[in-house]
Amino acid sequence: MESRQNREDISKPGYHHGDLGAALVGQVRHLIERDGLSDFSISEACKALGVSTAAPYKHFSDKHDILRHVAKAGFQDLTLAMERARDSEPDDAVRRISEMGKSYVAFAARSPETFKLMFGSKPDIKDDEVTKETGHRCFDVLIVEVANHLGTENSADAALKLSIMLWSFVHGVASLKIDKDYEAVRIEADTNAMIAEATRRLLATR
Amino acid sequence: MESRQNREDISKPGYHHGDLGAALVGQVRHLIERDGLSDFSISEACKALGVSTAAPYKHFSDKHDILRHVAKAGFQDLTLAMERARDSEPDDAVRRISEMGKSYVAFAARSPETFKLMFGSKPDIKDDEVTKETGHRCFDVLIVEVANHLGTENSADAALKLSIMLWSFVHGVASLKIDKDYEAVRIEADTNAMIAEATRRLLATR
DNA sequence: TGTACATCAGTGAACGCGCGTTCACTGATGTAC
DNA sequence: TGTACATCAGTGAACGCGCGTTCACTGATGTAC
Repeated sequence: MESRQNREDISKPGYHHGDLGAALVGQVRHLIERDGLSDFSISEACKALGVSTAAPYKHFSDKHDILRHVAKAGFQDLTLAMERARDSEPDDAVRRISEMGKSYVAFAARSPETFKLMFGSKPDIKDDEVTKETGHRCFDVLIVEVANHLGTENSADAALKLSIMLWSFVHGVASLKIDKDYEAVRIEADTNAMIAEATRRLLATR
Repeated sequence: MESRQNREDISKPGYHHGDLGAALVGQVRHLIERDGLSDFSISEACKALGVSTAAPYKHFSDKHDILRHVAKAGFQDLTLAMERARDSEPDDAVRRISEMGKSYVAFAARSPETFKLMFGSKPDIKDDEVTKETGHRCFDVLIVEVANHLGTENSADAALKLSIMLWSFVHGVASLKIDKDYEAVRIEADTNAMIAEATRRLLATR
C-alpha cells in the first residue's frame, strides 16, 4: 500500500483507470477555472473522465478533500514560479524581488480560481496543516530574499515587516486584476510596471 | 407608483409588510455575513422575515437582482466611511490618505462577505452599470485627495497611477486579512501601522 | 507454469436535500364616484 | 360618508434540477502456493 502511494505518478494503462486520484485533481482544477469555484461540480469531473460519480470516494474522503489537493498543487506551482523568477535576476536584489512579485500576479492571472481557492477563506482549506505548510514555504521564498537585501545590519523583524508589505501589495494587484476591478473603474493598469515601481518605493532606504 | 418608490424608506406597519424590498436587502446582507456568500439562501431570508419564498419576486427579478442591491448599498457605505476618514484629518495630506486606507480595510473587516461581493468577479454584479457607477464614485474620493497632495505641478496621470498603487495595496491588506492569510502564515500583522508606513513610502517624493 | 484466492478500484442505481422559481389565488389597501 | 372597483403585495403548494454521497455489487489485478 505504502509503495503504491509513493509511485502514484506512474500510470499503468491496463490497471483500471491508471491513476484516477491524480487525474481527478487535474480535471477538477481545470473545471474550477472553466466554471468558477462555486459553480463547478465533481459529478462533471467524473463525466469528463468517463467514470462513475461514486469513483472519487475510493480516493478521497469527500469533495473538500479533492479541493485540498488542488490547493496544495497550486501552492507548489506558485512556489516554483517564484523561485524561477528569483533565479532569473541574479544581480539586482530589488529587481529580483519585483520579478517575484510579477510572477505572483502572473500565476493569479493564469489560474484565477485556483488562486482564490488557495487564498480564500474556506475553512476546509485554511485549517488543513499540509496546505498551510505548503503555503508557508511559498512565503519563505520572499522573506529570504528581502532579508538578504536588507543585510545583517537590519533585524529579521524588519525583513518580515517589509515582506508582509510587499506580499500585501502584489496580492492586491492580483486580486483586483483577476476580479476585473481595474476595468470596472475604467482603468487600464500596467501591472508589471506598477509592481516594479511600488517595489522600488517600498524597499527604498530613507 | 413613482411617488411610492421615492419614499420607500418610510414603512407603514399596516400595509402588508411595509417595505419588504428594503427589508430583504438588509436581511440578505446579514445572512451573507453569517453564512458566507456561497452558502446563504434567499429562502432563509424569507423565513427570517416571516414571508413566503415567492414574495421576493414581487420586488426583484431574481436572486442576482437582490445581490446587486446589496453590493450597491455596500459601496455607498464604503464611500461614506472613506469620506468620514478623510474629513477627520484636515491638516496632513499623507495622513488623510492613510486614514482613508485604514477605513477601507476596516470596512472589509466589518463586512467581509459584502466586500467580497462588491469586488468579486460575479458577472451579474460586475456588468451592472449602477453598481459600477457607485463603485467609481468611491474610487474618485481617493483620486481627488492624491491629486490635491501632488499639487498642480504633477499631471493628473501621475495622480491616477499613484491612486491605483495605493488602492491595490490596501485592497491586498483587506483581502489577506479577511481571508485569514496572515494567520495561515503565522503572522500577526498590525495592519493599521502597516498602512501608515506603506502610504508614506508610496507617496514619498524622491 | 497453473490454479485459488484476497484485494480493492471501479459500477450503476438510488437517496435525500435544499434550492430558485412558477403559478393561480387572495385579501388588504387606495381611489373614483 | 358610503359603496364599487382596480391594484398589487402577499400566499402556499408545487415543480424540476443537479448535487454530494451511500450501497451492494463486480471484475480485473497481484500474489501465495
